[in-house]
Amino acid sequence: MQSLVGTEVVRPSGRRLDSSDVTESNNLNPFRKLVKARRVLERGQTIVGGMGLVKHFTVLLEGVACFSTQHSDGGRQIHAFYHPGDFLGLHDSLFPRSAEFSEVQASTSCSVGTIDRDVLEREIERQPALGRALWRAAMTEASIFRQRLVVTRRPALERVAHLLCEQLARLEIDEGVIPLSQIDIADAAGLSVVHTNRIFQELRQLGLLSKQRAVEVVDKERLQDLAAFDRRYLALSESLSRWDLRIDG
Amino acid sequence: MQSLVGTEVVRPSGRRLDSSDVTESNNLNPFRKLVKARRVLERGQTIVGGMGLVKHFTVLLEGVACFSTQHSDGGRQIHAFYHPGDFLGLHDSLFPRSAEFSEVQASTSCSVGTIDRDVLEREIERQPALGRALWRAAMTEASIFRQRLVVTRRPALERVAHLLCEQLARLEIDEGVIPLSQIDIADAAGLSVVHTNRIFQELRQLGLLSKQRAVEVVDKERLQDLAAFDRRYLALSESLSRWDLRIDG
DNA sequence: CGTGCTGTTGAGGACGATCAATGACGGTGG
DNA sequence: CCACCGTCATTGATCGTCCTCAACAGCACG
Repeated sequence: MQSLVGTEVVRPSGRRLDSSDVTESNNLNPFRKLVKARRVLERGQTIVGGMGLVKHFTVLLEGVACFSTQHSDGGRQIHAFYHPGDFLGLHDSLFPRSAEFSEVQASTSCSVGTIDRDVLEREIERQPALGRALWRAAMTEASIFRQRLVVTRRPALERVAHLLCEQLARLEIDEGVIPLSQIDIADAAGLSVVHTNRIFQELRQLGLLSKQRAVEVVDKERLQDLAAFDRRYLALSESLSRWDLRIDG
Repeated sequence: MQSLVGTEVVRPSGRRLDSSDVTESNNLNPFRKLVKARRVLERGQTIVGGMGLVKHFTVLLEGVACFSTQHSDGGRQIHAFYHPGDFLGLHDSLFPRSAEFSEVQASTSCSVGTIDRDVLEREIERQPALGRALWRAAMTEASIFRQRLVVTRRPALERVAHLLCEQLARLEIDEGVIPLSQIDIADAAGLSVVHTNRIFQELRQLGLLSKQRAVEVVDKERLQDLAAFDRRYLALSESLSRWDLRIDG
């Protein structure tokens, strides 16, 4: 894979990895040539803040980012994680809402690219499939939201397990290190960091995670059983995308 | 308002109301002439079950319906309530996923109409604005999901208050009876019925709800304060009026 | 008048939050 | 190379919200 940026990317575990470590999603390819500016951000930095219509879209090239809103009590709620190839803040770009303070921030060091809105629109006109891909991405996001609603009712152990399964699925790996901190997992699962930690110990005791400091899945099968994970909600049928819609706003 | 069906609709409170009691949403109009069959259903009945691509869409004409999934433990999770003018199961129609068992069921007695899929698609071809309106509706649904994710982290009192605010907004009323049972509210808020009941008593004590058996809001302002409710996420007024929805055929 | 659904009340218990402190690890600067 | 520092992980103790079980009351309808 061709390196998109020259900078190293650092995992939260502290080990370094260069861009060749990151699996580039196929869906990134159609957009890559449209990417204009590139930026590198450190963990914690805001990538897309505020909301509303913007004149460009942002695509994640390397690393992991998260879509979060700040609670009034200071807590952070993570709605979804993004991986290379994902559009960042797509949902809000298409459908601005200014309820709470929401933002996309870097969970690991990441590099992002931007695509001008009008460039993208022109390209979509030439290649309707691009537009479909965008819509599909937005709806996948919605599907993830809804799934989280279901999972949130379940006890913490299954909740965390499900979250990990989702990450495995989206990273397209069968086992190995998930480049997230327990803090991120906690904020995404809606649990305190302390309790999340105890859940992790339980998962390790069950032989589903390694004893390493990093979040490392060793037994994907049993993890999925525990979480009652059904990856189908991530893969949306293309059926209805036949209603090509222009991104007009 | 012209009555669409001849049958009476019964509120859960037991009081009868005919269709003239129900405010028909404006957004129903563009689709109305496409409606073919009409059905009347009682509380608890399944309106749209299972999932996948169907050959027709269902529109709610009267009453309140809810979009729910069944939990393995028997519990029910309500994702959203539908009101007259809403498409039922739109999200799943457009993007079939077969994770858990999801369905749309009647929360009160309702009447629904159906629109043939190919009729709708033809009409959309003639009036692209209709298609945009549909997408918009699907995204509003997604926005409601996401908002619920945020609200779910808050304590039960605010959670229930927020839910009530949302219903007021969607019913487009400033106060009065919300045609839902405490059971429905509980399943939507993710709380036990018992605890929900105690929350209701608290809300009544605070003077936000009436002491009636029915769910009746008396002080919308303070309720919204308590819930930190910001209706913008519903994208109500703008959403559909922003596109020209008129059909001149 | 029963029958059924919804709402109400009480008691006990579990899950997870919070507070507080310590340990582990890598990065940084002397 | 070592000492310091920040972030993340871990542990113990306590507390509160909310769940569960169980029973009963109110209301609508047959």
